[in-house]
Amino acid sequence: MNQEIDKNSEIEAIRHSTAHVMAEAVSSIFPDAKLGIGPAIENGFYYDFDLPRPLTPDDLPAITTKMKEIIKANKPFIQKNISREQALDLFHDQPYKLELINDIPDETLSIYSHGNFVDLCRGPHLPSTGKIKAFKLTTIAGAYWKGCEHNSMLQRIYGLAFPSRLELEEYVKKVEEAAKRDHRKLGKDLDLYSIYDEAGPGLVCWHPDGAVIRRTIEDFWKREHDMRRYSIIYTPHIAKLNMWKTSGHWDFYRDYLYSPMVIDEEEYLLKPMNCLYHILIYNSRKRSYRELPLRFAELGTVYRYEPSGTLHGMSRVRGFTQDDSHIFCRYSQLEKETVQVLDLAMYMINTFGFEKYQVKLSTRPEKFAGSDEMWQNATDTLKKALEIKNIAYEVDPGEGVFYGPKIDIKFEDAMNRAWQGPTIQVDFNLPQRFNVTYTGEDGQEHPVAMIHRTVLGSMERFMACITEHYGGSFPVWLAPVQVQVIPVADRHLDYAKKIEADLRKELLRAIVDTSSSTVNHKIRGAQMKKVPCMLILGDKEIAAGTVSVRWRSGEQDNNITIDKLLKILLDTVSQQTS
RNA sequence: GCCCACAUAGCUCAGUAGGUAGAGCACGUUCUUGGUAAGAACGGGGUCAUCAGUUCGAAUCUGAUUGUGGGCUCCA
Repeated sequence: MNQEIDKNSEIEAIRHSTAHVMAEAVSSIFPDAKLGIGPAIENGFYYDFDLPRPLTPDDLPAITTKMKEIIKANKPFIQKNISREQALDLFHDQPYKLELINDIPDETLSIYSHGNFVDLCRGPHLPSTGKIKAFKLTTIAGAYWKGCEHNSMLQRIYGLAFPSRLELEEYVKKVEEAAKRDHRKLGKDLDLYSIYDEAGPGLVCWHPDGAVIRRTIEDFWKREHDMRRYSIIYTPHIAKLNMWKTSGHWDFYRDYLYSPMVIDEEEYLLKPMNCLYHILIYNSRKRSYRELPLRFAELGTVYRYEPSGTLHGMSRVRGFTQDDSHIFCRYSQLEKETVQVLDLAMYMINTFGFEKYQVKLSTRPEKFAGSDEMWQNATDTLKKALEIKNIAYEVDPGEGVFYGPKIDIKFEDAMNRAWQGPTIQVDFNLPQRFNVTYTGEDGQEHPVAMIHRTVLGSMERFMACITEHYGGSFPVWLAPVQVQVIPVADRHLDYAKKIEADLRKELLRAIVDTSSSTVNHKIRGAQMKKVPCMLILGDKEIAAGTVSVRWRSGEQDNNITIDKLLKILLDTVSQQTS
């Protein structure tokens, strides 16, 4: 354990030291460079600079060369403690460093130098620059000073740094592997979806094969919700602006809303959320405590304005369909409902093969709706629910939304990248604004407890996620084409079509390759489309009345009967396995 | 939205001293009827993102716009 900590801090020192070396290299090329900060990060480091001209990728080789010289010179890193005045004097022409110094309360400040280069720094560092064994500058990017969009934009250079060349190469390979799984690339290769310049950025069109996957997920989702006594509803895409003024969305989320449209002299808004319609349905008549909890669920399509720079394939878009639900219950039922939502959430993400996840409980922020007591009770209830489900979680203090505490679940995909998954939010605000109540045993109206929750997030983002998670090799139950039927020659077409029909009768997605190419070529085509099951049918199979199977993995099951194949496939589909 | 880069055929990409576009794959036709990851020939297909400008002449140079990518910020 201690060794692990030592190793981590050593790697951190390597990365941080490399950042200093890069800062010296950049300073020597641009004597007027103003330095921002340069920390170690996962896999490497970055350093922010204010430079007289924009950097281009062509600048990186020169910086790299300079860095190699500095490393070769093997300059020792020397730490010194200096007084505040000395520091202010030392960095008098480095405005960003001065700002940092002024942010530090201590009277004694730590600096590190190697050769003539000095930086304000807590350390630790390597003994000398020569200890840096493997680094690679990767990208240049803009970054706001202190990460605040109102500050000036600095130029950031990102780099990788590892203890050895081998580890660096391994990491580079891993990044290449991730690029192969990028849902934008696979989305094109597998013909799953597209976004059109003509139509607008962030607006996704689902192609037939992508739509099959989505529909399969939706069917699964609906079945699960039916079983768990949710009521699935449908609501319109626009509603009067006034409704969003009442809810507070118009004030709080204006930046994310599209401009209102005028219909019959009345302003309407494209809906950014489904909750208000769900409240309308709840409020359509008086509700008794006897019918609670009411769980309204909808695959609801919403539209939000997202800044152009944040759009990303299918995972960050402007129109998307949430797997949304609003649960209306009594406060005494909150715990049980939360437990049930957690149960559903865990079941769904496990079904898609996600095993690792992190759970966060976000508590009251500075600005909030409701009372202290409501927050305290609801937060405790969420905690209790997590404990009942035996789910490890971290508390994220002050990170709750203004209207209530929430649970966020992030899960890791096959490449160990985290995706935002299920969220469960308690809402104190909307029930109050829309007077959402129920009649209790006492005949009095009581405020309802309202939970917003999604499990998959949005169909678009979830599709991006599973595409990358499976690397495009979707498990049989999700695969757009489950079986590619490959006749060896034209005379085997009739048999191939009969087999296709047998599979279709069982709702298996089978397609005959009727092209006149060779068997090899047909197999290659199916392999590239990542079709899980290929049937090769020729004279032998017709004579025996069987099929020969080539699985996507390359494994073979020759000469099996159609009944046996059906059983294998239908079992795989119903078990939702690969 | 901000910083930087990029934008050529459906896809992946060539095309630098500015002289009206090319490959592979895919697609179509024909030949081939093949046994587990590319059979062959021929063919169709591009106002080189859009709009201006410089020039006798622009895919190529300049500017603007749109879109995309990597970041920042943000987020389902």
